[in-house]
Amino acid sequence: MRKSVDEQFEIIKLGAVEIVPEDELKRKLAKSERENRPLRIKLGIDPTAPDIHLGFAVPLRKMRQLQDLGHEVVLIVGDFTASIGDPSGKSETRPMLSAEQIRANAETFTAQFWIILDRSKTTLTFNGDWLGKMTFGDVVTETSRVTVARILERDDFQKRLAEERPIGLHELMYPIAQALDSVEVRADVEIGGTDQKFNILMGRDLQESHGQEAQVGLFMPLLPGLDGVQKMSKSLGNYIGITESPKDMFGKAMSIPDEVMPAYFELAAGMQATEVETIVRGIESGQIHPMDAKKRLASEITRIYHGEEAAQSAREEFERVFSQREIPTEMPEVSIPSDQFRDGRIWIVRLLTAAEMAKSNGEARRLVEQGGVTIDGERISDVNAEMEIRDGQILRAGKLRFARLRISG
RNA sequence: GGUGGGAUUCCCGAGUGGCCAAAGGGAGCAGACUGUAAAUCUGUUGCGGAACGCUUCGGAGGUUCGAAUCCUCCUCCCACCA
Repeated sequence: MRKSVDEQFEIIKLGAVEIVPEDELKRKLAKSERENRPLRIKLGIDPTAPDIHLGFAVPLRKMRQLQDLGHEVVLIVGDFTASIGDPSGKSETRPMLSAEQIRANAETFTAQFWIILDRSKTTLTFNGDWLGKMTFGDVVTETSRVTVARILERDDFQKRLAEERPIGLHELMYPIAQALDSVEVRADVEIGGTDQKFNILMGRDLQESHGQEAQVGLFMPLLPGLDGVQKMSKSLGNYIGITESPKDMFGKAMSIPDEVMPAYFELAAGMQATEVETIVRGIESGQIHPMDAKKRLASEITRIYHGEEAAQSAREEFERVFSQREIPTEMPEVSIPSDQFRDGRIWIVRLLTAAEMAKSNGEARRLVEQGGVTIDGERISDVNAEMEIRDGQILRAGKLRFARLRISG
């Protein structure tokens, strides 16, 4: 049975930072119920990198909630806008991606949507379909609706101006392009991270000047990246991809700083605020060990994307390798060509580069000198060591990199 | 179009003829410690089987015994004026 307007509103509001404006959303919900017409919920994503990460999963999961409430989800893959590059939070112009790159990314992307969203209730669109067909005249008409001062209000642009960094003219077009998407799909609500505020509000302006009802902006919090400081983003590489292996997902989650745990519990694990509160208090009072809390968090995240069993074994594996300092159950095998050997021995530095554990001899030397290299648990500290290797021995560099050695050729 | 400022290693940024493979910070990597791939502390971060050598400071030339540093041209960026 359909939920009441107030119930829906409360569900939608859950976890959101801001709804602009709230009463308009209520009105839209009421109208939707009256007319028995689902709201059109828009979410855009630019395929600038091949993976969807936990940060983007936040608005996606919100989309899913709306879907479950019976609303219509319109996903816009920004194949066109990706070529501009969203200036949001960027202090630099983004390199424009090639068409092939974008297409390739879009493909892996769309496949990943259905991990979270219900495919049967989703409209998938590509904004190149309309933005790419506009004539220069169309563009001039649209840009005439917006003033330069209005665009330059954006804090990213302000900051760049203040820092005397370049701003490409095309970048000023980005908010307009995104806003035109809203016009095109006649969005009732657009979901985005708080960094999308400007773009989404621009959508409201343009819709109105096109004689449409303005969309409501639904802003979700940004998930901090693995560094705990910057937002999780593809370009910063501080992310957990939703298709990563259980082991990596768990491990990466364990590597976040303690301070951002609450944010992860709420945003990445989808835990209720009150429940998070209980954990935070438990940690503060010393009743819950921070590490246990983090293991729980990592398990929960892994479970969402890989299921209970995988989460459990990822946890066991983690404890085996890091808490008990044992070797992992699985590790890559590397084959070392036998022509690398001289008199049955191989120089340790060569072994490391051959196993691709170091990019250069210098790096390999450093690893050895710093005591990070072991073979079958035995530390190798002599840079000049000539090793006699047996098939199946385990080479380890640092805490994380393991390989089983195979001699080939 | 005019005037002035700028481009340095993964990023930021110091360096204005040799003491510069280039300070400092960030980030990464390693070690110690532990509570985890948290935090903290220490070390380390161009390439080469490395005593020594080789390639790097937007690009191309040039001056000099010697250039990131000086000169010429070029490319790109910023500010102000128009």
